[in-house]
Amino acid sequence: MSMETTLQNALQQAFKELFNLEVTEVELQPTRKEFEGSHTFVMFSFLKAVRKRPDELGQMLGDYLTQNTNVVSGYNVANKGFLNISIADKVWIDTFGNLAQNNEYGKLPHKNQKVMVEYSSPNTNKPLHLGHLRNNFLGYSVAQILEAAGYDVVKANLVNDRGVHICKSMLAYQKFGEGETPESSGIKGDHLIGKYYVEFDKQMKKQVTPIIAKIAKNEFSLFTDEEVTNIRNYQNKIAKINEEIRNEQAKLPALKGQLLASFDADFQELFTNWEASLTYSSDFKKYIDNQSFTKKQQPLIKLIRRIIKLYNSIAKEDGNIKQIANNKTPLMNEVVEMLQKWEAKDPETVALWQKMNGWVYEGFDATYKAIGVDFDQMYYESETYLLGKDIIKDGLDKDLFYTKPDGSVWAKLPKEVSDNDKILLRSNGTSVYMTQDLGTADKKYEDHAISKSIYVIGNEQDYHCKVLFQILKDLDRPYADGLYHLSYGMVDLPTGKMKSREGTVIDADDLLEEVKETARKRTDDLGKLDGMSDAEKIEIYRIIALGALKYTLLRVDPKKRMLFDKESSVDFQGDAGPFVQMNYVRTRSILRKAAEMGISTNEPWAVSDLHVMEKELIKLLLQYEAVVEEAGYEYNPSFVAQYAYDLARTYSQFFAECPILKMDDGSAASIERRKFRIALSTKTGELIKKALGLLGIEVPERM
RNA sequence: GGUUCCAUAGCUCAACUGGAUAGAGCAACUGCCUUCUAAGCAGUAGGUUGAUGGUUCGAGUCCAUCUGGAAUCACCA
Repeated sequence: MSMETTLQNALQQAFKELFNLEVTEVELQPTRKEFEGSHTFVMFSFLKAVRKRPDELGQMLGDYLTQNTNVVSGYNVANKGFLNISIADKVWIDTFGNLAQNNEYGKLPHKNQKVMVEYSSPNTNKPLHLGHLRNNFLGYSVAQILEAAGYDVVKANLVNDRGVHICKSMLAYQKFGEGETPESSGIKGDHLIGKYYVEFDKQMKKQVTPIIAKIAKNEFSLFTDEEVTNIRNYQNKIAKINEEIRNEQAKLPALKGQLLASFDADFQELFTNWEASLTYSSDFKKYIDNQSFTKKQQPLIKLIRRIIKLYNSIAKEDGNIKQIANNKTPLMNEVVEMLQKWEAKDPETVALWQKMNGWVYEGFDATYKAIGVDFDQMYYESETYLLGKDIIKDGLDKDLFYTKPDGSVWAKLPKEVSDNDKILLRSNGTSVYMTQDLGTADKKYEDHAISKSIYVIGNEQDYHCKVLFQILKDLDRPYADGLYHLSYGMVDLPTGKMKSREGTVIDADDLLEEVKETARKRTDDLGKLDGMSDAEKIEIYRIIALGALKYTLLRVDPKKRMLFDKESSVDFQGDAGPFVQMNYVRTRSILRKAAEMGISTNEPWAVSDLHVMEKELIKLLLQYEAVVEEAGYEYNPSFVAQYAYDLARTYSQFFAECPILKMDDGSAASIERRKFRIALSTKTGELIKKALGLLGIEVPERM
């Protein structure tokens, strides 16, 4: 029985014997550092029931624990309600003794449940970027954690290898590629395809300009009636916004005259530039966001913000119009044609598609290998996009779906989920993304009989997943209750959101190379790898670089959006991957040195008291399984990252304060202490390695 | 406009689900390498948890309103 359950049971017993009170749940929390003790029982909620003052109840419970258990060595009552309990050193030592011999520690009992983690799920029209890295690291880590928590895990990847976006790259390649290949160009396959995707966008922009000009002149001959109404709607919105802008701008001169002088020179310059052009200015906006202002200055700031926001809204509406115009370009027509050919299995189109996808897969495989993630099951949308049509019939039979007069099929959705029903079959009989996902969900279950299915998808698809899960639930799918959307936040850059069109995307391959280079420089500066072969060194740079990168992306709560600054985010110091790795390396170094000195590293010890840092270490070591369980339950690797860091930091303090090998002063006690500390180091190293392993981070033997 | 999420130290993030004096790292400043790896250790400084009310023994956490930010709401994928 663990210390914790011993205490909990004893406390329940105490309430029963002393007050005849049945207490169902006793929660203990770690004692804060500034107080004596390790476990704290919060008594507030029980004070009324037993009609005691905190110090009285504390004393009664404390005495009871001391007398009726053999683990408690003392207690104190603090801040009128906190009972801090101290555990005897001997108990800590014995518990660690058991732990040290348990090689299975950290592997939780088998749960006999199969769970699928779908992650990565890339498009085959451009290379992986920073956002994908967060996804991949998260998915892989969650899979490792669930496995440690006792599940059977299937790692799945659903590749989006068909559709309009793929045809864009294909068409551009066909037109401008001149037979270029990854071999002939020396460009990695996925990057080569990405190049043509960008090229398509460029060419289409050229074609769309005259169409936009026509719209501006109210020439609508190209468009259907419906499109014209939509465009008119957008134009009306823009007109309204413009009017608002005029209203707001009218207030500008007065405020400016009153307040501008109170701002610093930088601001005044930016303001003047902005006022002269009066458009959306991301520079100015960023400056304002990062600056603090006095209460007096706020009115002007608020007005500026308002105007900038309005310009931003115009840009959005403009984008909508552009979207419609895009579809009228000759290039887009060709794309649609190509997609139809592909769906009709036209040999030439399919051959091109296969060739280009092949290049992308080679590229992806290289990246996956480089970042250390893998999959047990690949799904391809080209094979799954027709799935889900059987479900339509099922839904119609169950009266969950209905058909509109034009032939389109819709799913009814409850008000809590969505105000609108969801279309599943277009009036022309083709299916949409949702239909396909429904079918794929069935397929996953048929293939693997999974009881849980985790979708690692960005939070911009919250709505999509909510609707998907609701429909599956309504359809009474047996796996419906096990569906979970692991919704993670976007990765922001200091310059704002990543946008491929503005060239602000951080490419995964490039980033990895840069981090490796940083790792190389730092490592070489420290000079600890002198005398190793180049191959050995490169391997260590790789491990450190990936450790740094994965740790920065995983230490943050997945649900939250996070900021990634290339210059400063990938830390090597402090709360960072390499710091944790370094402490593993220290434990290994201790063992190596011990062997050199001819000291056996695997012997029983006899110590009877503990140094503070020894006790802190043992406390942490005992928490590992609970952390795995919790991280698995919440699908949250950041708990593991936090734990790994705590363990490393505690070891680092222990390492600085407590001599290990130098312990020996010839006395028997010192030799026992040395054996004990070596065992502590060994176990700590083991658990650091395991914890980092759950994050997909490797450890070097030296660094 | 509707819905959902977010706001904590100069910066990046925590806070065991309502508990004690809100904690780490980075950046700044002070010490510590002739002894087990200094990518380190010890210390100083840094906070009206966006604002205002409320709920109670107790609120960063729950509720209401406001301010600011993000995502989403397609016969796109």
